[in-house]
Amino acid sequence: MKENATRERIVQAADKLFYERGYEATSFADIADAVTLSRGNFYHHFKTKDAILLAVIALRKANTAAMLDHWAGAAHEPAERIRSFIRILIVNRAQIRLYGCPVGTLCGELAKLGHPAQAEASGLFTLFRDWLRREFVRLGRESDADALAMHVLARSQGIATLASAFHDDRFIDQETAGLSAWLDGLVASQPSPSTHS
Amino acid sequence: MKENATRERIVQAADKLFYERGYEATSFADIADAVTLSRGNFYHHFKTKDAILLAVIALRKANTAAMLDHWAGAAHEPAERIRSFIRILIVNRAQIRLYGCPVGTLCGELAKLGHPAQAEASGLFTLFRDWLRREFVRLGRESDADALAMHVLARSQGIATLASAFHDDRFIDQETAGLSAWLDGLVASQPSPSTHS
DNA sequence: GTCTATACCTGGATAGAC
DNA sequence: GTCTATCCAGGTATAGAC
Repeated sequence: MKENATRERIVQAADKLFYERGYEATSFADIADAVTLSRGNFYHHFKTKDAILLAVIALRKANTAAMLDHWAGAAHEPAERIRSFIRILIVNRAQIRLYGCPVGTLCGELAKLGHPAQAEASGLFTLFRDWLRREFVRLGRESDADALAMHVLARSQGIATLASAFHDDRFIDQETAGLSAWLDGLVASQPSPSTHS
Repeated sequence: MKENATRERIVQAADKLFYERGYEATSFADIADAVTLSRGNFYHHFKTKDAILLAVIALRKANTAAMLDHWAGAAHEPAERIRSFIRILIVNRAQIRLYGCPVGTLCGELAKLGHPAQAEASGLFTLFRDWLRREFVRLGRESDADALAMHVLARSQGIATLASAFHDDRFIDQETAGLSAWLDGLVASQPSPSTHS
């Protein structure tokens, strides 16, 4: 049990550091320091750095799935659920301003490294994509639900990238408002959205 | 003169490597190998890695300015010029699919590293932003020209990020079409666009 | 202006005592 | 399960011969 607790502390510290500094720029020593653990002991829990990365991605997937479930529980209407997604940009604006989107920046870094965990990381996007697609289907957009989901994902990624590049979080409010308005227009144009879950 | 030629070859090789592998992941040895130069000789041209980064950013700025001038020369109508910007996503789709946008990914990496050249790098975005803003002003959108410029930039960044994460360039065609349609709608809603340059 | 050689450091990873 | 000590590869940077 104690073993699991230490392992979890390592993964959480790595999650934070990978987000704030990037995967490659984070050393074993950095993570070990963050959880006040010796470098040697570290290898008792994780053999390689790649193993830590996979554990971090798994943690993020679990957290993401829980968040999506929470949103679905908090709102029944598909448009309101999609708005929950858009709102994460605002809720996390302080972090995004500094480090961008955790998913987008990780995927970008792994792509350049040619890292084998690329597919695992983009699976994080897939969680959001599939969830959004389902809500667009419920909105009555069966035919283009996936394209709409990707559109929302892309817009949010662009917002995060520019907010970080310009260190400007007022821009986040501006653009999320535009994205919300786009969604309103979409809903208004739908004659009779299906409301069954 | 020979000195300048070697220097330029170094900067061009670094430009390519920083894009494809990232700044931190690219070593002096990588760049030296690419231009078949000894490591020692390398320092005759650049004292530090940061100096190379600044030279690469300066090169990109010059190339960007030349490209923007070219677009302005090739089309007079503001909407057509803005479409030239949107088209780079399609023209460079093979690269974007693999490595994302050179500007967005560099800014993202430098932000996480807390690198002093962050402002220099985001200046690349500013070149596009100011150029687009001017074209939106010419379209008659003085009041929100900057917001529109940032909107176009954000959309294109999102497209690049997701195309890279999913290694999907069909998505680029899909989303750029949507962005072009948005621009068409904007132009159509303008009663009398100013056409003086 | 170009090379070789090398100093110095950091980071990933292992061995083995406690 | 935790620690210290250590190895080795690779990266930045310098010195100095040619």
